[in-house]
Amino acid sequence: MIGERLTTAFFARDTVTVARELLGCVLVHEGVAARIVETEAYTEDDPACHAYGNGLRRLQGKSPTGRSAILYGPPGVAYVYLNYGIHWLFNVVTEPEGQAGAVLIRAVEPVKGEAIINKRRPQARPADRTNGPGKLTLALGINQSHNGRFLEDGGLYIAKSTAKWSGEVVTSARIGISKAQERPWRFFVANNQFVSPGRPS
DNA sequence: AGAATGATCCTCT
DNA sequence: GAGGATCATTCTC
Repeated sequence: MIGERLTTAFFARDTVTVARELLGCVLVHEGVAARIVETEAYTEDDPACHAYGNGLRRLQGKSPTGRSAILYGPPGVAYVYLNYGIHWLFNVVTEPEGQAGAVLIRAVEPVKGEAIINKRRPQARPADRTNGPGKLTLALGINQSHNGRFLEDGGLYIAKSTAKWSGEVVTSARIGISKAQERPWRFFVANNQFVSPGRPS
């Protein structure tokens, strides 16, 4: 089930390509493993991306600042940030170092450690435990302490799946953003109950 | 220094 | 379907 761990080289590529290829891979942390079924791509020239402002700064010869500076660093590190003051959202930094980009993990399907997930989200129905970006971080125990950590050699990582897996990949606009809504950079597995219920506006 | 903003989720109606 | 929770970052004065 849990196969070879993805290395930094996997993430040091085009963000949209990484977002698509992450579907079907397995996110692992502390005895819990879950198959990725929904992702979104964010790039430096994308107004919806946190690094967009830093992209403008860089054109003036200044170095990136703030929380999104990490998006310019080496690929394959976790970018975890607090959203709406409530939820931790988990991303993976992409593109070669010096170029910004990230893939948001929006939904996963538990394959191992479901008892732990059940303990962390006791009141939620099984299908509602990991079908959203804020829910999966809670279910897997991902938080601010993972921000900036390398997935290649850390306790939190993504692995290839050894199980036969054939899902139809569907594309749509991204969820919950107000800018660049025309970019079809959300990828998810068709007819999977763990995909988030959100729909592009 | 103060205000606005958001890659969401849960609890009602 | 609507609204509140809650806070780091970013924008505006």
